[in-house]
Amino acid sequence: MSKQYDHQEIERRWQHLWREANIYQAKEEKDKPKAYVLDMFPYPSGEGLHVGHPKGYIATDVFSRMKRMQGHSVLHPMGWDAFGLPAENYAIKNKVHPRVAVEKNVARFKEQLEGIGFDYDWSREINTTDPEFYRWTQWIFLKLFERGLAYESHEPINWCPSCQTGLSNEDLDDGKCERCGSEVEQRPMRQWVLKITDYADRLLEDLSLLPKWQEHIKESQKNWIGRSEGAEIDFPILDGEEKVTVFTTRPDTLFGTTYMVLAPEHPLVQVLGRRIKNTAEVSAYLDKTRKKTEMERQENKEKTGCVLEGVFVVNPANEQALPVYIADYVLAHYGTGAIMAVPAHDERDYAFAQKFNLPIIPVIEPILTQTVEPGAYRADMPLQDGNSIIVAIKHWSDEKYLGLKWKKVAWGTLLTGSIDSGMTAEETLSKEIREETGFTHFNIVEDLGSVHSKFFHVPKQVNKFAHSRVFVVQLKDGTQEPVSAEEEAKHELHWLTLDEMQEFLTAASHRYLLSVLKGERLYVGAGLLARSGAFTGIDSEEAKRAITEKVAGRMAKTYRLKDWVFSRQRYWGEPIPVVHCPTCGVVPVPEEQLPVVLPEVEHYEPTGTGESPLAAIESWVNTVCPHCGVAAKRETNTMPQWAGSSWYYLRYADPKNMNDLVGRSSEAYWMGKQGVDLYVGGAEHATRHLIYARFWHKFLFDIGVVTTPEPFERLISVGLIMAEDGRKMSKRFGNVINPDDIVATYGADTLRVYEMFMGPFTDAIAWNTDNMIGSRRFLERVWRLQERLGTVNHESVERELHRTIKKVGGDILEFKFNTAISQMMIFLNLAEKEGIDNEQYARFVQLLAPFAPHMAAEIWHKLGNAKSVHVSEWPTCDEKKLVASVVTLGVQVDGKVRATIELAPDAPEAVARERAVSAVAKWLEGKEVARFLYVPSRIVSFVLKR
RNA sequence: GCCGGAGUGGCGUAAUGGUAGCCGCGCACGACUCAAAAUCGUGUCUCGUAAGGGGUGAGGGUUCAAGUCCCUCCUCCGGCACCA
Repeated sequence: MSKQYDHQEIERRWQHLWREANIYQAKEEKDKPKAYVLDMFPYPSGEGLHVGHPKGYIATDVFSRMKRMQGHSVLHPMGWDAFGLPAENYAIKNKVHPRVAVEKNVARFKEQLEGIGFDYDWSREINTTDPEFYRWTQWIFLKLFERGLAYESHEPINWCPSCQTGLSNEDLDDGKCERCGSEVEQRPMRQWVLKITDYADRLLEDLSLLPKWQEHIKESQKNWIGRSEGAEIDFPILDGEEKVTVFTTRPDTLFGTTYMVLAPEHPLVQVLGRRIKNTAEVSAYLDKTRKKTEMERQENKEKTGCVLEGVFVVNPANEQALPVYIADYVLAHYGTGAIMAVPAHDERDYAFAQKFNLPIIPVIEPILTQTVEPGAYRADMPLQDGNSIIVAIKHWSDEKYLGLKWKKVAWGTLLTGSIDSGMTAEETLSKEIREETGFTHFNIVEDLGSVHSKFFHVPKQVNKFAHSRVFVVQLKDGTQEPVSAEEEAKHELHWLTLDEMQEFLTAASHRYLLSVLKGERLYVGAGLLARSGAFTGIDSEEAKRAITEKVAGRMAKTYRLKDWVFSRQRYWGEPIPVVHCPTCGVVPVPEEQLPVVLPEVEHYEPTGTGESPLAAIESWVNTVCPHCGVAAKRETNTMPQWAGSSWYYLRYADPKNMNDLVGRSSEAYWMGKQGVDLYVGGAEHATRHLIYARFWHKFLFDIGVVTTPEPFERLISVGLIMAEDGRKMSKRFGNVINPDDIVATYGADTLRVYEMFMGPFTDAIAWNTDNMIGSRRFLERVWRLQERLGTVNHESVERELHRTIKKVGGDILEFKFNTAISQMMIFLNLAEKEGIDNEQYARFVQLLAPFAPHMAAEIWHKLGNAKSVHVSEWPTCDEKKLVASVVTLGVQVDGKVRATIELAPDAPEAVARERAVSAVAKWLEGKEVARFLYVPSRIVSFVLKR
């Protein structure tokens, strides 16, 4: 009789044995395929782990354990990301040195992780704050500097007044400091910046090399990089030497430019100083915008601005002089900080033009495509061009328009008609109104230009590209002549208000006209050019390049992504390895002098002066120039938290190498052709860590350190575990569940199985201790099965076991752990019912081993195996054994399942039909079968004649 | 506003276009027990006594057959957003 399942004893013992036997050590075995399985290494905070943290680690653990059993050489390492603000702020608050705090927190994290039974190779443990590690972080910086990719800048940057340091754009959350929530200020200061924008195109385009990344992560990165393609166009200043360059994505609308706007910070505003006549007004506006924070500018979208009196620019397309405004809806740090305003085709310019009473000149005639039936445009059919008119006929006294309801097709339209050759639009209009409506007294009150529409003309059965002149006509009175019978048969007439029209009109082009009738003169889509000189009539897409060339502009790209502000005015980070020499300027520290070790200090609180606390340590700051030998000062800024994590995964491949960041052969072995095989972590890193790491990796690729274009072949983000109350787990809410308590009470194996069984891995799901007990019960039943092992190998059990082998193996690869466990439960249910022999049990325990490694090790051992289950060979599935001798399938009559029958999986159709007919005889009685379908092992279906 | 993802029992969820609700939780009843817990068994979408009907966010469509494919719309989650 086996003992009761004592998880504490079993787990403690096996964790000890694993450590002793060193079974998880990663080895470069050339004859085996490698599997580099990586977790995003944790930031060891003072709070310790909660049950949400290990979820991703458990998943990689399950994955790596299976890979090992399947004969892979596995690298599954762990380490600590321990530089940066959180650790430093924690240290300041608790009045301990950051180094001491980090040591303590790491010890605590490691103890917690060890209790969960992970297969980490601790001999490869790394820590970003270890000088032997960060010498290479500094080395990468030197290489970046050498290539001109690290530079000093004095531009205004985000400054957090509470953390007292500059921050990168990536460190902001909604315009606030991501760490402490303080409103950030723009502050000019000396800083180090990395030229990530040089890599923007590759970072964007190489996303296509990552088919195994989740779509939403790639989308986030695309949005973050925010490339937009357009043109730069120069506008000379009237009677001046200067010119203003604008960036626009719509050079095709150049002829519609009616004014220009400069960002208030645009340098030209100062340059033009003397020529501006309304100086007082302008400086008042500049003052006002300067006081607004970035947040206020974003929140308050009401347009403000101020004209620069006496300053005009010349539109290079048509030589027209245009007024120049400054307005804060134009941002200094995007594009060129200046825009050509085309109010007819840009929402913001439109709003500004309305407010400041500026002209609106439409130069794009919309092309509208009918997408819904009836009359949806058929992309596969030839298009027939035609000229026509569309007329909105206004009632002589009511605020109503005439709608035509078509009789042969479900269309609601305004009055339309083709323009026959030799006729003008106006003549056609008169003719059509008389013929189709009978009204005789009317005036044309407005000419709304043209629209172009692609649709399928149902009555005529042709795919049309209609070019329509659009008019508004008002009837003088209701005088009406009779309409011909032929016309009468086509449609009926309805007087409708604009709101009723909204419901009534079915044609896309007519619905668009409704907004025009309501006074909206804004169109932002594509179309054909109008009022554009030689370009009139061509397609807007085509016109972009043509117009840009004509005015000697340049096709250009702009990015939302900014260069990476890389210096922090704080103590706890990697010192930036350069020296400031009075004669040589900025001199990099020679490689052989690395690492530049962070000195011990008494006071490491931030100074707030834009200098880091390092500046106060004279013995450290004062040095000699490596170049000329005169007295010089060290750089006192440190690197941001994200530095170490941008390359750490490479160090695991060769953590003890004293000569290189990573040795060539180790890099080649572990990174292989596609990099890290599997990378798992939080989705919150989509736009920071994962962009930075890809950037550094590409740089290291360029200088020959790594051989893969991308670092991570497959990326999966963990779904959060919420607290039982559905909120985020947080000390603040007092709803944190500590894994130590779960491990002590229910066992690490239960925690592991439950976290994998909760639901789909990438979904956010609330913790539920009741549900977890189901996982504990499952393990207890597996445990008790030891006592009930028989000698008979049942066919049904064997078949289910093979199914389970297949399902578990496949599901682990696809990260569908919940269904893998579900299948093991199904197998267990059957095994308990039918009975199971030793050998079947052993194979089942192997499948369980990645999920519940301690219990599996114990049972495997008790079954008499000397070698650990975790280095045993993964069971194989025999496809032939998956097939059952009979299958149950449903019998449908007219789509409804009326009975089920049992059949051999390969039963011939005649047999199936005979069996099915008798099963559903009741439903077939007196009916004739129109169609019979039989899909073996799936369905039998009768379709009755009616 | 643009882009991405998702809506299924009381709950977490499952379903290569082929018997919707597998597996688990909870609940009900039963067995064991003096009793309870634990364990085991049976049941558990919904209306209906039943036969049968309805049912996967809403409405349409394709199909012999739709949770799954297509169209329109609603709701929720995530990214970007005065980005020219």
